[in-house]
Formats: sequence, structure tokens, C-alpha cells
Amino acid sequence: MVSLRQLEQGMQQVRSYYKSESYTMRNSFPQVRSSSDAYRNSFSKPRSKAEVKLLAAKKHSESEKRRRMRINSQYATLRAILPNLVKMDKASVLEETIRQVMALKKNVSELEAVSRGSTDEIVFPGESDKLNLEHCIDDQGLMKATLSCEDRPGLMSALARALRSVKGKVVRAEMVTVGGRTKSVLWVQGLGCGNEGMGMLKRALKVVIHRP
Amino acid sequence: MVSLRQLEQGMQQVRSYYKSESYTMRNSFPQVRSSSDAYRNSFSKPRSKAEVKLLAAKKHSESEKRRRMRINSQYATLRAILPNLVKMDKASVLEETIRQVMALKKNVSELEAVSRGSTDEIVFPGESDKLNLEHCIDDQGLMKATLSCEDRPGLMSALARALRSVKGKVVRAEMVTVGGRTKSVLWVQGLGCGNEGMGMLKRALKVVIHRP
DNA sequence: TAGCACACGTGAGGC
DNA sequence: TGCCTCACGTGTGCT
Repeated sequence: MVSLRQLEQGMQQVRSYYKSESYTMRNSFPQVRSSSDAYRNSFSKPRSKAEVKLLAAKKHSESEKRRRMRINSQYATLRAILPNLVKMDKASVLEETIRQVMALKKNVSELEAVSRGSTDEIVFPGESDKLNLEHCIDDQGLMKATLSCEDRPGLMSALARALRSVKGKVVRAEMVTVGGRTKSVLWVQGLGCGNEGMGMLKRALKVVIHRP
Repeated sequence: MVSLRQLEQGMQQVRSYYKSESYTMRNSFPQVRSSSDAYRNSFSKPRSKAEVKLLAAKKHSESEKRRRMRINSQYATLRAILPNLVKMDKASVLEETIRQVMALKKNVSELEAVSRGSTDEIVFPGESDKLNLEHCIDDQGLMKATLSCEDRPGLMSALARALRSVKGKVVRAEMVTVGGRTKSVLWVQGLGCGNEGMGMLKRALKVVIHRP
């Protein structure tokens, strides 16, 4: 039995032999042609079987190299445009990419929801006092309060006091005042997802609206 | 000369032989030990050089396989979360990923700019009348008008009339009124990128502010 | 048939 | 030393 090492070295030798000039010369099909390089370059075909095979292998490995380069250049781009990249190896780059894509997607949909809600929905204040509360879907603890009432000096601070009293934090507010009446939409956070927080907020805001 | 294919097949056979029980049995260093499996599992070393090498190679190829699987599973995830994927090969997936990441980033920063502008920037109306116009960066034809003035019945329609007179379209508006004074931020489109449109809008709004 | 995309095993080099 | 990552050339299957 031959050893593995010997066999591998043997293979290398065989490979080299197949690539070598002597093999090519010896095994080419006998044809009427010059052996000069010039001739062989201008009429590069036909060739011997082994030669064809080698050429194909070379082509193959080159195209594979191009493919690798294509992919790797994309990795380079990703490494460049991704912030907070600590580990630079391929798996980590892909992992971070996935995280960022998902985070960005979430961000966009959230911002769009808020933006859409405030741009389209806000209209003029109604003639009668109104108060409406609702939970924002998909966002635990965030609720939206819509209220219309008479405008008056001190309304702002009364609102602020009411919110403080129930420990609500206004993360976004839209207000429009026309002809002495005002409509506000407040996005309030910090009251939990349940109905107790909503009830507290409702009572507090009712006081603000109806107490001149 | 043997052929390449024959040699490779030979190598496979040799590899199998090295992995086989018969080889292990025959080539172990002569030691005083049982030949039972239990013994050989608890004291699995020492081994011959070739055996060690083969074991290392196997370990290597297996860990490499794990690495490939890690990376490929990330590709699978990307393929799953990316919309509009037509070509599914690795290079295309990466390319699409890059496009989407950049698009999402742009989206987020745009939305954040609008959102931030309305959430953080809007403060209480000042005590003196003010008017400020600016072009929105990266958004041709969109300009932002900030104004503070006395609130009064009819201010709203006066504003609307002024905007109509310069053919400006309000794509977004934020207003807050406190204690009889009002502050508005209007995003106006349709006046072009130049300074003529801005001048027209400025004159029109000035009239609204200073005419009680 | 050629071309492309992929998985594989292996050698090299970095901690 | 061992483990990890990468690039490489090659075999294979699909179109």
C-alpha cells in the first residue's frame, strides 16, 4: 500500500506533467503543423483531449474567481455602509445586515404610521367638546388622545398638569386652533397597555376640557 | 503513466483505507492494551502520523462545512425578508440587500427629518411676530415656512388665501396656539427651487401676519 | 454543447 | 499548539 503523502505528491506530479510542454508535445494528435509558438497561437485549435480539458479547467477556475470577486465586492460595500460593525467576517456581516434591515423596516413602518396619522387625520376643531382615546396598534403602552374644546389662556399648562398627574409622557402632539376653538391629538406613553391607564387619562383630560 | 482520474479514484480508495478499521488495527503502535472498543474510545491516542493528519483533515472539512452552513442560512434569511427578489443567487441577493439598505436608510432619515421637525422643533409661539422661510434640503421645490403672530378669527382662511395666491400647496402643517398667539410651520410645495417663489411666498405671508 | 452557480476539501495565514 | 477565516481549484448539476 502506498502512503497518502506519496500519492498526493504523485498527483501533483501527474498534474504538472499534464500541464507540461513535454506531455502536450508527445500526446498531440499528429497533424501537419509547425511547432512554433506563433503558429500555435494563431490557430489555437484543434488540440489534444488533455489540452482541451486543461483549457476548460483554466476557464472554469477563472470564471469562478470572477464570481468570488463579485460576491466579495458586495461584502466590501456592506462592510462600508453598515454602522456598528465590530466583527468583519462574512457571517457577522450578513448577521448584522439582517438585523439592520429588520430594524430599518420596523423604523420606517412606525414613522410612516405616525406621519400618516398626523398628516391625513388632523382636521379642524369641532364645534362641540370632544374626547377620544385609543391604543395604538403594535405599540405597547402608546395611546392616542384626540380632544376638541374651547381655547383659553392656560389650556396648555392645564393639559401638561393633567398628563403629569397620571404620569403620562407626550411623545408627539399636534394642535390646531381656529376661531377660538382648539383640537389636539396627543400620543401618550407610560400608562401601560391596560385599560386602567386609559381610564385615568380620560378622567384627567375630561377635567381639563370642561373646566374653564 | 497513470491517468488523472485513475489516480483520484486511487486516492479515494486510499482515504477509505486509512479511515477503515483494518488500517487502524494494523498500524497502531504496539502497546499493552485491550483491543476492545471501550478501551480504544477512552484512550483514543496515540495514533500514527498519517492517521492524525487524516483526522485533522476531517475535522477541518467538517468545521468548514459548518461555516458554510452558517453563512448560507444567513443568505436564506435574507432571501426571505427581502421583497422584490427576482434572482436568488448569492451575488444578486447581496446586491439587492445593499440597494434596500440604502433605500431604507434614506427613507428613515427623511421621515425622521419631518418627524423631528414637528416633534422637537415646534415650540411655543414667540411674543413678537416672526417669519422665516427655508428650502428643504434634498427635496426640490419643498420649502418650510415658520411664522408666529397674533391669533385671530379668519387667520386660517387668510393663510389659505395667501398660499393660493402664490399657487403653493401645503403638504404638511403644524400649528400651536397658546394665550392668543399662534405659531405655524408649513411645508409648501409647487413654488420651484429658485428664490423667486420664496420671495413671493414671503411677501404673501408677511401681509397675513401684519394685517389684523 | 457551453455557461453558470453552488458545495466541497484543502492549504495558507492570523490570533 | 489548535481553531478560525478565507481563497482557491475542482466536481457536479441545471439550463
